[in-house]
Amino acid sequence: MDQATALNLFREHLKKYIDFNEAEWILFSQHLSFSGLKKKHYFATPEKVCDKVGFIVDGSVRYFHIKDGQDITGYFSFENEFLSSYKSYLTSSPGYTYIQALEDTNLITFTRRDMDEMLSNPMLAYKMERFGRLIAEQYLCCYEDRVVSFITQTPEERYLQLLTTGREILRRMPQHYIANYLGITPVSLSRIRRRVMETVK
Amino acid sequence: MDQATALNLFREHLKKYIDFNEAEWILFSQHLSFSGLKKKHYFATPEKVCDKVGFIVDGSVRYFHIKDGQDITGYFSFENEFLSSYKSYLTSSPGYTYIQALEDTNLITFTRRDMDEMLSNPMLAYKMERFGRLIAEQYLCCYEDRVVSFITQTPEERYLQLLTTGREILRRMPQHYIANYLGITPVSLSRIRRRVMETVK
DNA sequence: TCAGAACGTTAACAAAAGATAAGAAATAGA
DNA sequence: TCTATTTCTTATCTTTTGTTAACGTTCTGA
Repeated sequence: MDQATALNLFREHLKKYIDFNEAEWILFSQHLSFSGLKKKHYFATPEKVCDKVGFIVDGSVRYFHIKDGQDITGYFSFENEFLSSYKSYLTSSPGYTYIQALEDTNLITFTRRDMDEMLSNPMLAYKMERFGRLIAEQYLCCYEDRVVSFITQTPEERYLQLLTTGREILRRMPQHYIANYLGITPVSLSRIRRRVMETVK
Repeated sequence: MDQATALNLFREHLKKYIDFNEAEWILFSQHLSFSGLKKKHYFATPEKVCDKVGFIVDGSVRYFHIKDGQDITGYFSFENEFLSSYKSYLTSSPGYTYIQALEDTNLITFTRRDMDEMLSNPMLAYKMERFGRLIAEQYLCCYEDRVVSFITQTPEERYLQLLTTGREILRRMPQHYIANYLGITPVSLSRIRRRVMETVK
């Protein structure tokens, strides 16, 4: 995957949100970087502020936290999705999230500084505000669903829902990561799976 | 509380996000409505699309869901906070959230249609995009914290954290609502409280 | 003011989840 | 290919939560 291809993929994806004209795209793309992240390397760690947002051209990452020495997976991102320790990025304060490549991953990134510059540039400001709004709103919807599921559903129900809506996660992620994502331990998920299997029989 | 006072409070609050000049404020405020919501009345119900966003000038509301005939509280909003069944508003699709006034509440509201008109009005578009972005980003941060707490903390730990960060909720909300908010049953919260009390002794 | 509703605690029991450990199977990497 | 690691399951035991019901208290609305 070369940089030009990656940029084209990114530009294509952005059409869902924003329609840049040529002049705008040139300005915008000057602030973009193309970078690779080797498997098991980190996009963000809690020690420092996450000062950038990435777009996954190719590959996948997981978000996790460390609690009492234990690694707890909270989320995943795949191709054609953005990634960031979002709160850390927005507030410019250290987060509590590790973001790690699960395979060799190619990214388009821009820093908070880039974004601030674009937001201050009259040629881009309007579209970047809109871009930021639409991205934030989209993630807000995901988060809303997730919070509601923790409040109204049992772990088993969350797993059953994942079976219908989470194909990508189920297909590509090891089960103990999925367990954490559902808010339970791997052992517990294994039991739930057996219960579900026996019910289906 | 009269309309002029409410509008001034709202304008004051908005300064945290946006600085409107006089002309802009006149245009913007034309799209605002002032309304009262009597205790126990609904701001939103799942049967229909939530087509508006409100700002609480005075009062409080709770968000809840109904599952198997049971009412499960998911969130609260107080004075100087926005309220909406956000995903329903953003996607113009029916939600699964009831929003109910816990006391007589005064609101400033604007509809999705109002917002769309403002976003299409060149005189306001830029500031409204920015406004929408900043609001969405702020709520995103809250949601991120909430999701992380469900994944990394036990119910007891979530309660202990609420003791330090959730004064307003603890002071004003009945305990069975708080229990749902923490993802557990009222009976379980009562037990946790006893455990915590005995540990402190 | 007064009856009914809402609220918080407790008890008893069932169901589920956490912790730990062991073992089998799959996978990765040298 | 072969070994070490990761992954998943299962078992056992402990802890926690859910469920239901009862009881006293506090609120609330007519």
